[in-house]
Amino acid sequence: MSLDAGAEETAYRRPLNRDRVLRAAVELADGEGVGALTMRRLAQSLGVEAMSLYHHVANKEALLDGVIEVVMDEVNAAVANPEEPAAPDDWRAGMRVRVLAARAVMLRHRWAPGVLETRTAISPQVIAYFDGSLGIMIRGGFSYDLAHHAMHALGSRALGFMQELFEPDDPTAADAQAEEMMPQIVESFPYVAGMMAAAAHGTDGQLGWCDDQFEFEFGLDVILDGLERRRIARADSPEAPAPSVDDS
Amino acid sequence: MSLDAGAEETAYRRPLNRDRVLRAAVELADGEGVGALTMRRLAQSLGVEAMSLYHHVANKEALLDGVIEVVMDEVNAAVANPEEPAAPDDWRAGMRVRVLAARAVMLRHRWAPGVLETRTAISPQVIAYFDGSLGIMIRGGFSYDLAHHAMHALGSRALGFMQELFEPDDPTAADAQAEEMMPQIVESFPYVAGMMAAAAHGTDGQLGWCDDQFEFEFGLDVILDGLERRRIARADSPEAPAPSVDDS
DNA sequence: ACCTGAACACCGTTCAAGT
DNA sequence: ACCTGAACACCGTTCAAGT
Repeated sequence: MSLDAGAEETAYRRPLNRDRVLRAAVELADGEGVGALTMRRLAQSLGVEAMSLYHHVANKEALLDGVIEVVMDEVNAAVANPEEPAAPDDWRAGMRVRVLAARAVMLRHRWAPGVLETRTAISPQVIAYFDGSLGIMIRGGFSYDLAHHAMHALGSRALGFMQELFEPDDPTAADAQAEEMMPQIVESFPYVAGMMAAAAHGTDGQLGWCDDQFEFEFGLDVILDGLERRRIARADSPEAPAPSVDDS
Repeated sequence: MSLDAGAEETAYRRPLNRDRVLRAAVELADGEGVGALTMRRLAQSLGVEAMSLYHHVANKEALLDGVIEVVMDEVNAAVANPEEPAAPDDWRAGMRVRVLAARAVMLRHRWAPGVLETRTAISPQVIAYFDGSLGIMIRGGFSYDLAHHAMHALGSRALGFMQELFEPDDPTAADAQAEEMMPQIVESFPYVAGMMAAAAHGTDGQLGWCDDQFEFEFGLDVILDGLERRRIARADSPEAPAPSVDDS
């Protein structure tokens, strides 16, 4: 009602900056999904016009680069102090806790992997993360060449996620679809039918039997084992410590 | 000029159907990228109005489901007759040729993996592909349980692709970016710097040293090896043939 | 320096209307 | 049964204008 009323909406408001924009963007994506992360809706959540955002990020792509920066900062903080640190020469245990710590962050921002995979430029935060992973392997007796291949072999798993094919957004709808397809599966796809029958023991018999965390760790261990065999086979790092091949 | 002139544009034109729509969509994505695959532009390429498409596909999502069907038909045709068939009990060789055949198709449709990963429902074509993969493993001595885990461990690699983090659309721009970051990398990220230095031998010293095909096969073999060890370790399939552990 | 309103060139999609 | 035109509710972004 007074002159101050209008001022409260502008002068009293904290000024916008890149950091506030990015934090609001992460919050919006966490709360309402990446689909809701539009310039207009983000501006709205900040009580500002869409065009104001362009003073702090160059465009939508730069905004997405920025939210990945925020998430990767979180990942790097999480892996800096693992709950159970591994022995310095036990590269497998070191990689395992590192990857699973990164995974925990990604599970808090389930939209992040999808955005990360659309990034076209590599950020310092991601390089920092990779540097830590490489360090674990090099100190564990890898050649730089093998460590390089190892990072490719791990792929996005190195960052704690795996793009699952056909991740149903509605599990019950997916179950219904599986139910509907069952006759065709039994008739035409014997191995899939057999696998589903075998997997149904102890579960409710529906398709949604996969334990994502178990499958992630299984795949991770398969790769780490395969890499360990190659590390030993090559032995192109003379000062490498004696390998400890006990499965954890 | 005559009455027939107008007729040529409508009556003489082959009628639209789902198949023609999907084929045109694949062609458009191949030629101009998925970004160009909009209802309006697809209609234009068919000489028709955008709204006409809705008589043959329910909506954009159904269109994307459809183009994946087309691509997966191609994959299934490619893996049906591999160039060098493996011995029936050599599951590793069988999976290897299968995956690499699928990969050849994906390389012809580089946009397909990205679309595939956004699908929410699983199609019969994909089930058919997985059934073939499972068959190779089951006949090779896998339990259904292990075969299930194996498919998860392979992930999208089972279909011949791997979502690389930071796939530069413009390699020379990526090199320029790497060049620019080099001082910071050398100062702050010793292992990345070491890896780049080691990798620069024999190459032009730029970042773009990765041989995608080599890295794909390396990662694939790492996983297949790790799976073979688990197949032997479990040995929960009594009639399993004697394992052949020679590295190919 | 920072923010705004109107406008532009795109999307996917609905609806009533044509043949 | 199949196709169309106009319209609606969204996008990201440009530009000239405000303070």
